[in-house]
Amino acid sequence: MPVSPPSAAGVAATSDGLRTTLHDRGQRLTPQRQRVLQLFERIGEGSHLSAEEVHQRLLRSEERVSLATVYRTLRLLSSMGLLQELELPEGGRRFELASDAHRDHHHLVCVRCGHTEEFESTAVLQAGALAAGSHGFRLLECVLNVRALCPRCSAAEQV
Amino acid sequence: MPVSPPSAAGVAATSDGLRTTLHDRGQRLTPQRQRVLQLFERIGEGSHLSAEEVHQRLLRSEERVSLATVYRTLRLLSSMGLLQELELPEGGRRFELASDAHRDHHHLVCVRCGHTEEFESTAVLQAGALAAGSHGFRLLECVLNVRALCPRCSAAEQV
DNA sequence: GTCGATGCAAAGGCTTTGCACAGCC
DNA sequence: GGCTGTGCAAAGCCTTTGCATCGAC
Repeated sequence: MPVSPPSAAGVAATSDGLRTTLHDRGQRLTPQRQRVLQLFERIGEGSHLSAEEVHQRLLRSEERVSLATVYRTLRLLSSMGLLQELELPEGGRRFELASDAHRDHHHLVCVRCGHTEEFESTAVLQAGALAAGSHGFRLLECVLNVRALCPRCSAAEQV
Repeated sequence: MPVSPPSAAGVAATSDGLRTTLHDRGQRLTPQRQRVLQLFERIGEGSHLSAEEVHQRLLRSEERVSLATVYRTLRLLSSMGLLQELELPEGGRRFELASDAHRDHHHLVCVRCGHTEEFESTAVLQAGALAAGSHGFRLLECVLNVRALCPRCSAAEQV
């Protein structure tokens, strides 16, 4: 079974929970860290942002955070399990809100235009758990990336 | 060293096949391109190399290819379907020999030490095909990444 | 001989880091 | 008040690109 960081997301997402979680690590709750996390909460679970996009969006909402701090914060929140990094090489490193519902999500990516659909599949999770178990690994996360052509690009490819 | 199976990769992997495939695209067979592809054939299917590693290995075997050309060649061979890029964010971009046996392979990665096991699962492939079909996508490839802790690192984490 | 490919070095993204200052606890 | 975090700018990867030359066909 997956090692459930005991609903780290749900707990720490509140300012108090985040503060506590940080203090346990000898770290501090700063406005910048709150802004980054709140941005991800605001846009919802399915959205994938790059560091640059986080920076831009915070600028637009007049919550300036330097790009360096955005990078530092993304790394921090990921290491705390509040955010998770996507595994799509197309388009660079991206982050999304980690939640139990999205811990084991799957992506259907168009390799031509980059359009992404998300889906879930218990069959995949079972297969992942099985593989981990049979090698003695402790499962953390299970991500299926289906590389494909979306309907529009599929039509355009017909040569 | 393993003999290539009769597949798309297997055909083009021979010098003649590669030459023909290149000529169809108005491109040329050069010693550099042969060296890169032969390196991947030499090390076998399961091995993942970064551009820098390809460059270093070719240097060691006295088959000098400039790093820029290594990058260009990796991109070319990938676009031809002879190599494929891995999707593991840990450790940067890596390439491996593409073959039918490995087209839809899955990785079990230890997030702590980087140790990787490969496995296959028809259940995963079916789930991927199902997801692609239900969204009208044309499936290209299906890669499951299971992030986990290997037995050794799992034990070490208990501390 | 042509035109694509190579090597080199320089430029380009993206990400991290050193340092002085700010501000959380 | 001490010590962590921030902002800025500089430095560091990794990768791509411009250009003169080379060489496959």
